[in-house]
Amino acid sequence: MAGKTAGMTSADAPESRSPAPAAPPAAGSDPGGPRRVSRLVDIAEAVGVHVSTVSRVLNGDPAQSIRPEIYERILSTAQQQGYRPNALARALKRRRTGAFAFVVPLLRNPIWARLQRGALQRARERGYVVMIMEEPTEDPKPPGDYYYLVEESRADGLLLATSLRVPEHSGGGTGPPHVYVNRRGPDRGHDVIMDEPGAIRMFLDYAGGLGHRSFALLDGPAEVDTVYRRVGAARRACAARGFSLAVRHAAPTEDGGWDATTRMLRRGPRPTICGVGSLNQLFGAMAALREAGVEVPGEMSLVSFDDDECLGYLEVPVTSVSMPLSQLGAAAVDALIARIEGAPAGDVMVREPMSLQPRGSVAPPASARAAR
Amino acid sequence: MAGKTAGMTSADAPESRSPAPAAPPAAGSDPGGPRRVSRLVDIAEAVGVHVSTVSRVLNGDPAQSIRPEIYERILSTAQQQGYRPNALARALKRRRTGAFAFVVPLLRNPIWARLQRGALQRARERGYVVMIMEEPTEDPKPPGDYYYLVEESRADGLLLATSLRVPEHSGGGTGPPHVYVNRRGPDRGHDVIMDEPGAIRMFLDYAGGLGHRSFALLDGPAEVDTVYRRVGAARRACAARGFSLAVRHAAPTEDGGWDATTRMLRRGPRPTICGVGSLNQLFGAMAALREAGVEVPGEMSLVSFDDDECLGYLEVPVTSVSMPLSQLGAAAVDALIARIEGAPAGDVMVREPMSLQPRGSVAPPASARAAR
DNA sequence: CTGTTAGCGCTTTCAT
DNA sequence: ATGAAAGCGCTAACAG
Repeated sequence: MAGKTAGMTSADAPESRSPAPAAPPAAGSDPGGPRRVSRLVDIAEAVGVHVSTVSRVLNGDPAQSIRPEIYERILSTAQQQGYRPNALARALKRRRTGAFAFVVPLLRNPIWARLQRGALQRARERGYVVMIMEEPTEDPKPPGDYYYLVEESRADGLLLATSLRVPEHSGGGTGPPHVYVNRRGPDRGHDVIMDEPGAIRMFLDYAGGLGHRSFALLDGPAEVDTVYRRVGAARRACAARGFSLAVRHAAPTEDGGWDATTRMLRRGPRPTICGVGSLNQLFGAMAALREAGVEVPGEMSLVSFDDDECLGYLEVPVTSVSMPLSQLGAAAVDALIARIEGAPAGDVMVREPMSLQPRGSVAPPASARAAR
Repeated sequence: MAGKTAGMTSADAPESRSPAPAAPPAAGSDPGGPRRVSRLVDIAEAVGVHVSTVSRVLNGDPAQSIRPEIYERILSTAQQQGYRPNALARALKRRRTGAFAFVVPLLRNPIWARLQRGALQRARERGYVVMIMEEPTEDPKPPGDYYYLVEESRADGLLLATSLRVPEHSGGGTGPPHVYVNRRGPDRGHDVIMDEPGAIRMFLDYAGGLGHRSFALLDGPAEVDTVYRRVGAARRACAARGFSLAVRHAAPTEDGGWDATTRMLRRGPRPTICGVGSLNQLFGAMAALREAGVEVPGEMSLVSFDDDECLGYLEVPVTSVSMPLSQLGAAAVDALIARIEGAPAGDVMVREPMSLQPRGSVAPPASARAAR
């Protein structure tokens, strides 16, 4: 393989950790084969009891008391031998792995990291581990394509953040325990989502209060459920308030944002404020406005529906709606565990905490300023 | 839990997927218990052969040929029953799980996503799955804290991107199969890293060619190995070329970048060009320069050592050094598999493809422009 | 209180 | 060419 070199020369790594002279004796690969880990039977043998006794003690079986002396000996022997329960054997017997798989789309958007964090943390609290599986390509596979993870006993349940609103994603039947995270799946009662309509209302109320009446919403593809809900909510809310709304769907990338914004500026009456669905699109949108000589927020206000620390450091700091992402991740884990424990299906909506972060990218529209 | 609501009202989700009327009969939770997955013995029974025969056929055992008729029957029955091998039982028997754990730090930096992607893909090609484990806190735990994943048979090996250059991370002994990714670990012969000195040289050559002689390097904490290597290489290379160099370490965040830049502007002779170690710091640095009224690139040129699509869309597009991140991830997987297969230990350096992406944030220094 | 027994689902000699 | 048997390491009745 080109570009890879085994064995660096000292010129490559001259800032070595220690003054180590030529080849130290203890260097090189593992000594004498893989040191086998201690098993239950090893402890049993050492202590002179049966393995089931050891199992009971180590699992804190509350049934009856064990002779304290034995109890102590088992515990200390286990400790001393560095005993680790074999998760495979245990899972095989118990018929549960204690693991979830979290399937996330192949996107640069930082919201996934925050979502993951919330899920990881809650799972740990509840005694599960989460293995994150990233989609191998940009275009998500249907939910059923991940059922194998449970069917092969690699996980007890699925956290799916990849479902799309397309026909190919709808088959599949009931499937193993799963919830959809930040998306609504094809089957009912498994959705854990945030209050997108609420976010839209927060945006409209804030901007409306400043005098804006002509809105744009630049967002991802309509097949993405969050986008679909934001757009639907915006359409209804704008209609109800008598605001005009232009919706533009584009790829969730810098380039997509640039393109859509450029096209928007060429057409029809220019809105006074634009909501942007993703951080990457936002960068593109700002570049397009700059290039077109449209001042932000003077001629066009901007609001991001992704919150990120970097927004506060941009030339024009960008106002955003901050969503409860880690709470969503945690709620998804809770919902999945409930499903596994046999609770009836039911959708979950995480509403709080949600807030609008005013920064510098929103100003009253020119008309409102002139009227003063 | 506040902010969470089970059972959305139709007002919450009025844009329902289908015109579905009131409660369809097939809705709700799983019907009649978890449909048990087909096992080897189910197939054996159906076909009328022994399970070992089925196992051999399904594993494509090359030993002898099986009677074609049986062979076909087994295959089709397996297919029809939707047979899935139980990964637990298989792993227990084979003494290998076919899984790796990739431990990544809790950072917003997009490089981890790209690294992951490379590793995920290569692992898949080589028949492994990768479970990503994110550190629960900002401050990484020592490598030994993750050995349990192998000791408990949850994974066959570890990809560690969390080692720091601090005494607490050095203990541990040999440990299970593992490699350090984008970091050098405390134990020799397990490092898979990129050519940071090469990146530094690329930066210095480019800037030096434009006439810069006074450099700054703004980077993360010195305990991070990549930072340590970049700084060391920069010191040596600048000394060799007679360039001046000011190094500033700061938290790898927007705020860290802002702070360090602000302090740099207050002190001593101002460098004409600054390299920045992470994207987040870069945002902070640009904000600080803007606030101080220092023009980029007029009064200060800027180069990022993180490459990201958004750099091309900033007000001043930022020149960057693009590193082979996904190649690094793939190489780490290869190295880990080699280790597991008993290959001797040895460090790996991924050198290509590496390139400098010229955008708008570098110009010749004022002195060079005046001299013309 | 603790030992015996019987597997979880699969692979893998060893016979036949 | 296929079946029998023996476990991987652990848990969970059920006996004693």
